[in-house]
Amino acid sequence: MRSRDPELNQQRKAMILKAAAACFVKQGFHAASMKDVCAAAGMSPGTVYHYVRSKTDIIRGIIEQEQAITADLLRPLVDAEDFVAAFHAALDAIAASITQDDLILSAEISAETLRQPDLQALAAAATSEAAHGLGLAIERGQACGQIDVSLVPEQTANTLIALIDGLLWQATLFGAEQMVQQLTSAKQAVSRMLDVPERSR
Amino acid sequence: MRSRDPELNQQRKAMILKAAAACFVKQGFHAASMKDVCAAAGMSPGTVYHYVRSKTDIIRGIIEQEQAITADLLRPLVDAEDFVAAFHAALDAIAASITQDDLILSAEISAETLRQPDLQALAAAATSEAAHGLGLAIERGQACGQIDVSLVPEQTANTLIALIDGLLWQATLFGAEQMVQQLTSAKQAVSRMLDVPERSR
DNA sequence: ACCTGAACACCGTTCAAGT
DNA sequence: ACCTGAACACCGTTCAAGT
Repeated sequence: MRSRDPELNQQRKAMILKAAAACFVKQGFHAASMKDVCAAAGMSPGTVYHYVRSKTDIIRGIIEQEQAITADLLRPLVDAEDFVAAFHAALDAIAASITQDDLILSAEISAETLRQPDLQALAAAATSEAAHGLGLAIERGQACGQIDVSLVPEQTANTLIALIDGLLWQATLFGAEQMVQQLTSAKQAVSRMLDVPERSR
Repeated sequence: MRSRDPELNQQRKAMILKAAAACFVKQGFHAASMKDVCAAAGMSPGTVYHYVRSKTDIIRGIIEQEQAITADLLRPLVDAEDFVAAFHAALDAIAASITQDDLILSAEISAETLRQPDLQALAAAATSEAAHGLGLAIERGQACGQIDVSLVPEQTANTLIALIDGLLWQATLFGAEQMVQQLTSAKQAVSRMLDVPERSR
């Protein structure tokens, strides 16, 4: 496991993750065999297992990659001047950047998350962190008089995250295109949820 | 497959579904082997395959059972006098009746749904139907002057369903207990989303 | 028809052997 | 260290054989 050539190690592992992600999208996590992953990565089983502990370890690597992307999407919200507008923009950014393959892969990962306690802890921690960040942003919005002060920041953040997760699941079921249409209603919902009564006119 | 004794057939199949559900909750759909399911059902592999076409066919049976339960939960909404109050009550009912095992099982099923096109069609149809029913209920609420008329009924219904699905996923991640706490915020969100401005004050 | 359990093709992972 | 591929234990499903 310890490598003498850390660069090669990292490079090979990235190749394996990429090949595996493609296989998982095409066939699903369990239907894709390690033989398939090995073939896609152009390595023998032994070589793959030299860089990766197990099939689950591959999922762990992909989760870590996805978390970085999610963090990037949420970052602008934390120090936005106008939280609601920034949140609308984030929804648009998600809808614009997400592909059907991404949706399938992350659903596949969510499912596997349930089975591996350490993966579940990883996912729960990521969600908690996101909720905490969003909560801070909501507090700021309240301080600015933009968000209704009767809302509990962290719980409201969780509600918003639940909404996003649910929309993504619907996009997975019905296809990524329908999300664009659904977004109008979702944005309206977010505005009405958060805005102070005077502003909501 | 054709049975000479339909009653026995149905009884045995129900036994298999129940035993399988328990195994899937304990170990996950893919980690639970048919050998495990056979042992839990007290039958030999050949016998199980006499009543069930495949491992996936078991999932199909469980989905059909779950859809009946969901329909029961939504029914009161369609002809409720006060939609928002009825929706709050439905959220409470879901939170009260759901167990950690239910959550795990339905997440397990959702994941498998992605892999089998016919299962996905089944799930999509069920969601569409629920959205349609909710949409009608929202239209009625609008006609009564209880729900803001600027909301598009069916899209709003989809948004509400997305919110519920997201909350259930969070409950799966963080445990069923946290949902009770989260519910306060979720209900508040629903009220603010739907209520006409005069009422929301 | 209903049931059994051995048998088949295939899976994730390991490990002796090479370089 | 890095890589190979045969080998191991196990999987979902089938099927000849019993009743």
